[in-house]
Amino acid sequence: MQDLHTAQTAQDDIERSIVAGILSARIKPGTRLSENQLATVFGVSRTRVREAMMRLETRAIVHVSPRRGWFVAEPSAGEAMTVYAARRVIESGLLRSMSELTDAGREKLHAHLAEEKEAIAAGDKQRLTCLMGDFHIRLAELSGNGVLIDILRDLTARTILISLLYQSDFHAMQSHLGHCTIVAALETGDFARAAELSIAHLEEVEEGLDLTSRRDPLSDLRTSLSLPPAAAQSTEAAVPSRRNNRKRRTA
Amino acid sequence: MQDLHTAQTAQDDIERSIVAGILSARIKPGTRLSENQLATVFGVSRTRVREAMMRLETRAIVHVSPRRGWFVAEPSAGEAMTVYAARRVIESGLLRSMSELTDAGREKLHAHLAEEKEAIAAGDKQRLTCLMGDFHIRLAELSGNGVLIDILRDLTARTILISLLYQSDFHAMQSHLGHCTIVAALETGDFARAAELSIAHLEEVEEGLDLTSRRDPLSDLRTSLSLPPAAAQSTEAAVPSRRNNRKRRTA
DNA sequence: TATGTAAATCTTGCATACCAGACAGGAGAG
DNA sequence: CTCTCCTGTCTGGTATGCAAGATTTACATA
Repeated sequence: MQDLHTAQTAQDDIERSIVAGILSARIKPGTRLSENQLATVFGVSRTRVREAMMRLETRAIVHVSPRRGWFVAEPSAGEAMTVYAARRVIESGLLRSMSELTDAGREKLHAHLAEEKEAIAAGDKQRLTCLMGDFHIRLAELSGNGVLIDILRDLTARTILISLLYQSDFHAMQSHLGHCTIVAALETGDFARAAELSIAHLEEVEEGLDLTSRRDPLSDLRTSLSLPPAAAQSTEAAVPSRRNNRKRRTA
Repeated sequence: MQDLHTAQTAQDDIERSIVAGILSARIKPGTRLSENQLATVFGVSRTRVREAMMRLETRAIVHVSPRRGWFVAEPSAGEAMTVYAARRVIESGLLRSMSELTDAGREKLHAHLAEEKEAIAAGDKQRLTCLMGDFHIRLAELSGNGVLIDILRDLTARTILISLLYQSDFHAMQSHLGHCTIVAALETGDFARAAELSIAHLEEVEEGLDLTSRRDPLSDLRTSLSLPPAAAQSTEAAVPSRRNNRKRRTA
């Protein structure tokens, strides 16, 4: 919540800021989104914050626990699988439906792959999370279909939340290679193959998740205190207020 | 707006009622949705109506004209094409991704086709519009993927609005046959073929639209007065207040 | 020391009040 | 008779206020 009050907050900047924050992996799943705080930060009344939250809720990006607060979604394992399945359906359908790869499209894809490579070299994990999701938005943009782009953007946001929750180890290079093969198939004009590759890629990514074990609800606290799984320690630095120590309920 | 105040209006019944009204073709595109009227009808304050409208707006089912009012969406020709393209992508991807047709699924599809046949025999055009859209939701339900179901439900709602706007003549039997061939392909286990058929079917339906000529903005008034294209008459029954006579702006 | 209870403090939920823009209809001028 | 402008009335836009619920903390007690 620190650095998203940069813009001058026109109409629905609240909504966009939060989505942007999630897409860039700055906002973690389960983050509390206080109406009052957001209202203060964006210089509007709670009413408009509320409206933004409602809209985000219909996009399954945020959820409300009655009288408790708004929280960034924490997709369950079941939801995670559903989202990945949906993405496989849509992305493969998208690629298969393509009839040509324009020069501009090729250009953008290559530029993106270059960025990925760069981030891998730099080892910037947060940036990578963001880029790995962005790739699929780039694919959607190839179609030029605004409806599909919107849908995939939301699914990507949810995917990022899922990654942050369940991704034990981050096979960045593996994902990157997957993207490369998809682009390669597109360049040869073999869209059916690109579709198949995208399915395989998404399955691969999904398999990289640890959907069996529910995440430790206290893990963020533990990491804040910088201790691996147990034992106690004193200094807390990353916890600004006592409020963050709250146990979160998944219900 | 007459018969959607049946339910006892729990939390988001406003939203559901409107969507249901659209899915059943009772609510026409461009219908004005007054905050005050809805608030009265549902026995709540404008605040909650407003929230429902916001949610519907993010689903592209409703749109607001600043300081003028909320209206059921009237998709442009461009949007219409985009929506159909998106549906082709998603539905074909969905069918292609299937690995089996369960008995329960087969059962439901057949039941639906029977309903279609029945409605055709009865010549119930409104019911047909509803059923033609529902078929595709049934297909989505085969996947059991809640995310896809939601997406396709919204797209179907938009499709119905499009149909009401642009469908010059209603080739119900043609659509029905299309549905039958898709089901037949599914029954043989040839999901790739079903996918291709769904694309063809949707293209066929889209071609049945008249997307070139913008709909006459006065046509709803004319039909309300039950006169084909011109000349005047006196009694108006379906127009409760002068407000409804307003010319609507597409912007 | 551990535990149960109660009060305090936060949170959202909802309604209301007020503001400003847009349209319609009528009055007046040409 | 026609055109223009003005005003009344409706619309949504926004903020605020109050109420209800949940959680936490403090405190008393075993």
